[in-house]
Amino acid sequence: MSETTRVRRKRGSITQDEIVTAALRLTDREGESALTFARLGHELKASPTAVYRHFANRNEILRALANHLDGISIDGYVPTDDWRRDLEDLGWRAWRTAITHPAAAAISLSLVSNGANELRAVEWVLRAIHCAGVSGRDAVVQYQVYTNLVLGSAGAQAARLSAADAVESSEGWIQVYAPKDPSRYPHAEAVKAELTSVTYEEVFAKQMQMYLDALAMTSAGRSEAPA
Amino acid sequence: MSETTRVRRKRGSITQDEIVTAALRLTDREGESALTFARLGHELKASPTAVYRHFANRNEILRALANHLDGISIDGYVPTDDWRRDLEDLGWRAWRTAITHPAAAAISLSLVSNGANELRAVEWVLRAIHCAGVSGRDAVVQYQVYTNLVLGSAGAQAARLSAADAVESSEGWIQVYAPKDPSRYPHAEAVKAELTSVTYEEVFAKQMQMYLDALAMTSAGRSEAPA
DNA sequence: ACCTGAACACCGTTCAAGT
DNA sequence: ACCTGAACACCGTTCAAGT
Repeated sequence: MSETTRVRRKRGSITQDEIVTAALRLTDREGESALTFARLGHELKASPTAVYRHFANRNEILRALANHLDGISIDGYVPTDDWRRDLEDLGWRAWRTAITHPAAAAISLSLVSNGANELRAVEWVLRAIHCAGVSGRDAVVQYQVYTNLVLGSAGAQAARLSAADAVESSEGWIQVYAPKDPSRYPHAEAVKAELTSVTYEEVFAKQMQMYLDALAMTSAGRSEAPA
Repeated sequence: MSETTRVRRKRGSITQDEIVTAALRLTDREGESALTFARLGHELKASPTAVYRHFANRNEILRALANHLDGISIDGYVPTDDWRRDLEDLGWRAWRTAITHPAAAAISLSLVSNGANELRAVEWVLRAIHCAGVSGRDAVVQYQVYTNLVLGSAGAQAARLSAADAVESSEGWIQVYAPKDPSRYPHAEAVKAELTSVTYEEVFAKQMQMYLDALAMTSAGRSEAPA
């Protein structure tokens, strides 16, 4: 923490890419709440307001961050002939990105970025669905179902991890709705013991398999057999 | 807009319930960003800081709001012998609440409220899953899958509607991806025409049916036949 | 015991002024 | 053309003072 000799940054020295990279570094290190113009400016060694030359507002930064995460997810992905493997692969890529960058994913994953990487991912999902023998209107519906599933699960997991990083969980305050009467909730009670042994990753795996099974049924008889 | 004669509110005249109700009114009327202490205080005809006597912080208000929405969803629900009908019913109840109160749902639905209504909903979902012939560890996993699906879809829809209320852009359906090089995205291009004819409600319906089919398969042979 | 007003340390955003 | 500093209208939260 030495005193920094603040130099004026040359014009054109700040790019959208540099800002997004700084935003990811910031959120990875210090969580969701660290993504402010002030701290972004400090991270870039520039004035907070300089960012406004490159993004219209905070939401545009979030959308660019979403697209950046999409890029991390699909980096190195190559489509194959096996639609089932492809959809599973793409899903786990999103999951891994979400748990690697939970804070960034939590604040940006639910946004439609309209970015190039998102478009690429959309294309690949539609390709896999086409390979599964679903086309036209049904393909659009299946694309949406798949996206809901993957982004919903990965986003929820990111939110959980990000929240766990951030809060100390406020004890000492009135737990208004305590489980006062466990006998009224027999099924919840019966299953209580198993709760700790189930992981969200396992749930995601199961959810993915159920979806892929159902999709295979939808296109039953038409799906091309793997070589 | 006459000048109000501000009277000091009597002690004990503000309750958690009144605050949550005011919060819902506020977000329904003016969107997500309206949920501030200042406007909450104004809505309650009280000082903004009075709310702190009843909630530790803003997040606790959001959790109470989530529980309130849970209450709206399950109001009047009665479990039946038909697990499939029950899970479908509970899912659509959540969906309807989300589209009726999009702003409130968008900011609170992803939170675990730990409230009484949430606990009741959990119990009923577990009950239905039990009726479907799934128990123990598998029941916990299936509960999570179902919750992921319903809250993910309803929450995403709420966020879309809430954002659409706030900004002017975005037509009914999928955002137009910058079509700079359509030939590189043949599957997206091929399916473009169908986009406008598919609604998110239809996607949710499909997703629900796929899940229920898959769950029925999981418990195949063991499910009790409806009378 | 509960409600209020002033104060604090932040926010996103705007804009005239620098270089 | 791009970066900066000051200013504006807000935030959530704290706390001593009222009743």
